Amino acid sequence: MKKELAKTYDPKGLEDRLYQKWLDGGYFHAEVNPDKKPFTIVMPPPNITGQLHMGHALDNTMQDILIRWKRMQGYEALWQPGTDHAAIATEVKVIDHLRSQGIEKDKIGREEFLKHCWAWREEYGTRIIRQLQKLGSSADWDRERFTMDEGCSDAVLEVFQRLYDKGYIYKGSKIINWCPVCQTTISDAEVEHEDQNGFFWHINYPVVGEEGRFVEIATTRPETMLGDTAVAVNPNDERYKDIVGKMLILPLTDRQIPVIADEYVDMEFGTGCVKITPAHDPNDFEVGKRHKLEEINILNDDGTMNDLCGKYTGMDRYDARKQIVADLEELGLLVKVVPHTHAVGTHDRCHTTVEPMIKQQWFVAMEEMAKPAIEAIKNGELTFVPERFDKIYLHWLENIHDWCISRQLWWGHRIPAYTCNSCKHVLVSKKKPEVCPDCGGKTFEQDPDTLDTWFSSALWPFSTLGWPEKTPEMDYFYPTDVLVTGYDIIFFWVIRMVFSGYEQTGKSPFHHVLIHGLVRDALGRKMSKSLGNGIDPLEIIEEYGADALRLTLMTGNAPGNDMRFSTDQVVASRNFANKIWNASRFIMMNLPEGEIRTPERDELLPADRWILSRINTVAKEVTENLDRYELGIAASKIHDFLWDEFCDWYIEIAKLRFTKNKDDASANAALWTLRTVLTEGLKLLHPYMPFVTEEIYCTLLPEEETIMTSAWPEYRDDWNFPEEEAQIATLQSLVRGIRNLRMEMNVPNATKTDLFIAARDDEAAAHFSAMIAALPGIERMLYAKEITVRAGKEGVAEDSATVVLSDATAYIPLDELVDKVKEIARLTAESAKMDKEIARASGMLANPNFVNKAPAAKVQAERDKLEKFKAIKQQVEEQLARYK
RNA sequence: GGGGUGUUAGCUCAGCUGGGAGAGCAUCUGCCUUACAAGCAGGGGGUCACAGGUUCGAGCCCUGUACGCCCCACCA
Repeated sequence: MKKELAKTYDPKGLEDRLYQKWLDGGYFHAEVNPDKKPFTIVMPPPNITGQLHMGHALDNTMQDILIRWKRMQGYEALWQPGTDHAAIATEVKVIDHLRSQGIEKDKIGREEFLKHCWAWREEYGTRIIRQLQKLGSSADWDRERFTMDEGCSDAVLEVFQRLYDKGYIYKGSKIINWCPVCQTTISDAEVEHEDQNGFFWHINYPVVGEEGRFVEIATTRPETMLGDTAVAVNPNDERYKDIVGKMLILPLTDRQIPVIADEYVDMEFGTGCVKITPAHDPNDFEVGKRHKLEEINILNDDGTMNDLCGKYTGMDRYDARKQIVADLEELGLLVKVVPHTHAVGTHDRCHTTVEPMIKQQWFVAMEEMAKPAIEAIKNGELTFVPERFDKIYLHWLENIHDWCISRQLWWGHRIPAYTCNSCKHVLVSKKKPEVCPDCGGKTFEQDPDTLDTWFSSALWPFSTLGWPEKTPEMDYFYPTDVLVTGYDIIFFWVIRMVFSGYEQTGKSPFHHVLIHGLVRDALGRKMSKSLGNGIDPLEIIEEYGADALRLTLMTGNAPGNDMRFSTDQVVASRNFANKIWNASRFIMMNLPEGEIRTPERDELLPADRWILSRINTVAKEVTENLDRYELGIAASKIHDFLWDEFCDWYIEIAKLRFTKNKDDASANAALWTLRTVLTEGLKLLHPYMPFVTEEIYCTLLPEEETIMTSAWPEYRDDWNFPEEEAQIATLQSLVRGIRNLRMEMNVPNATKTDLFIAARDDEAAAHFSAMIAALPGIERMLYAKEITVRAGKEGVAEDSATVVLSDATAYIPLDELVDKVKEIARLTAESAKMDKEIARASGMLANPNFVNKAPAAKVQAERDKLEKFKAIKQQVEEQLARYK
């Protein structure tokens, strides 16, 4: 029974239905299969707090295209999905949520709070997955994982233990980044530097015992002076040589601090005297270590001044700053205030100014682990697409600091470190220890902190495959093939996966990293909640379909570059889907009820051979493009082929052969070719537009279950027809020429004319005759009543318009419609154009350097062109002579 | 301060290893030609930011300049 497509293309109706069909069919599922080669992508796990945004849509579309393509190529293609617990992001959301119900985190306690977090995960963890499914993502949902599920948590504990035993994880008191609002440490990667307009406050510190003598320091943060433990000058600074070693009175306190000499001080900058606050500045911390200075913490965790701050105790850091400046001014110690912009570190999540503080935290030593990750790029085991991201990656790794991994949060993997209650010995262990090896104590207190959320995502490529267990999946699917992600996440995630992969598995977790840019709004702005300029992918899908959204995201932008999103493009993509829909509908309307006979090779007419040859080439090129991750180029090639060549030319030519008679060999060949090329074209398009292609494919070939598992088109020698490609190119020139003429002369479509083709010689005449004969019904496309082909111009009507081809001139007798003056002008212009072309080509060929140095093929191509232009020129001139 | 990247048609952007400038949208003209007006046919529109250099040949490679954006960074 012949199936039919709905009359109009309506993505809304079919996408959900087809997605369910795919789920039911288990097509997304991958299994260890020794008979096939594996191809693996791990999905960057979206946060359980997340809502699908354009970034997800782009990222997942790219992965889905690669996975669908490889699956069709016969790989066992695993797209490993899952979600991320997103420690701080989720904790903040849950806190807000609870607060709206009048519940405070601290009041309910850790266990109760975690229950709420898990409830949150239950409620929202699947939301983002459902949204990814709307996009058509063919991930193996049977294998969906969560960074805090049992297996992933085990991997986290295992890695922690291993790194601790190796000495790579250590607890230490160092200066870290503290977010006073989130009340937790954050890693260097989470600090964003923002240029802020501030001031340079110049302050006089009196020299002890020298009445009236001061040292003038300049600071952007006067409030930190309460924690000063020295003032530093450069040892080579002549201005201050005599003062090094002397003591200063620290204003507003009862302390005295020394003047020290340290190379760190830049003589050119500020006054050349720097106040040193080891507890609140990373540089000062280092200086302090060198000079064994006291570290005085002056801040509480919430950013207020602590009880060492005298009258300022309890004040917010910024209020204290104002008050201190006012007090200094009153004391006459404020020299001047100079406007100054400087970079301020802020927390990337809440944009609070980060406070450097000294705290006991857990760190991962990075130096050794960075080495193989650096080497991986240099020896090509790991490559970025585009390559330029190598530099960003290397620069970060080569300047890496130890990674602060402990967070003062509750939602996350709790640090597996246990302190013996009797002897205070610290044990690191995956399970709570039972007996203290030192003192035999039996009670332990687990470290209250949790791990940076990226600690678990760093293990994602192998923890999801069952590591640390030895699973068949690990053997088969790991290392994964390609990681797809945005450039904004290289530091957070990509780097950490790579060094974790090398450290734990001895291998890079993936071979390639395909980097994409940000999706911006139509004005080029970053889409953000606060700006309210975000475009919701789900709304776009609702209105135009996921296929249209996917194609839009894949076209018109280069790898790694940001793109602007505009609905105009989506409309264009939707129109393309519609075009394919209608073309398919037309083809199906004309297909016979029964089987189509596969035509013998010699039954294929030039047009059939041409389009087969073309799709053959396109399939080859598209595959090459995909191999190089050039998804956008591949997309436009498929688009252009299907629309401009298949629809606009082949269908038009082919339909002339079966409009009257569907039973002859020519009609059969046309219909077979239509169906064949459409089928292959749908396959090429399928990774980009999975839904519309599936619907058409299964309607066209009712015995087929799905296009998803059909074979990807491969280049085949028996579909290579260069001669027919040239023939159809000639036909296209002729048709275009005639259309132009008629347009210029306002000839109505209904007016048919005779057409004389005056070939250059007998050979060319024979060639044209054969071509016309092999294009049954072509006269309709040429608006011709009758077509005459002969060598030479004998018998051609005087009042004819002409289309000049390289080895023939087509004459269209239009009688009174022909305006000779206009025709002469047109031909004169054509002649002049040819003169230019001839001059260019012959100029090149006259250049011995070109002829000798350029590749032979290029030289030959120029010669061919020159010959062609000369032929056209000659015929144009002949025609002009006839008119005159 | 260092690095990256962009400047191509009115707009948004492609242009894969250097070999006669492209797409979509917009615009203009003519078409409801029974698959498609979400369409068909045709047209106009670009000294590829600027200045040098390499090359037989440069939008593409090199150097510099201007403007824009991004990332990194311990001049307080």
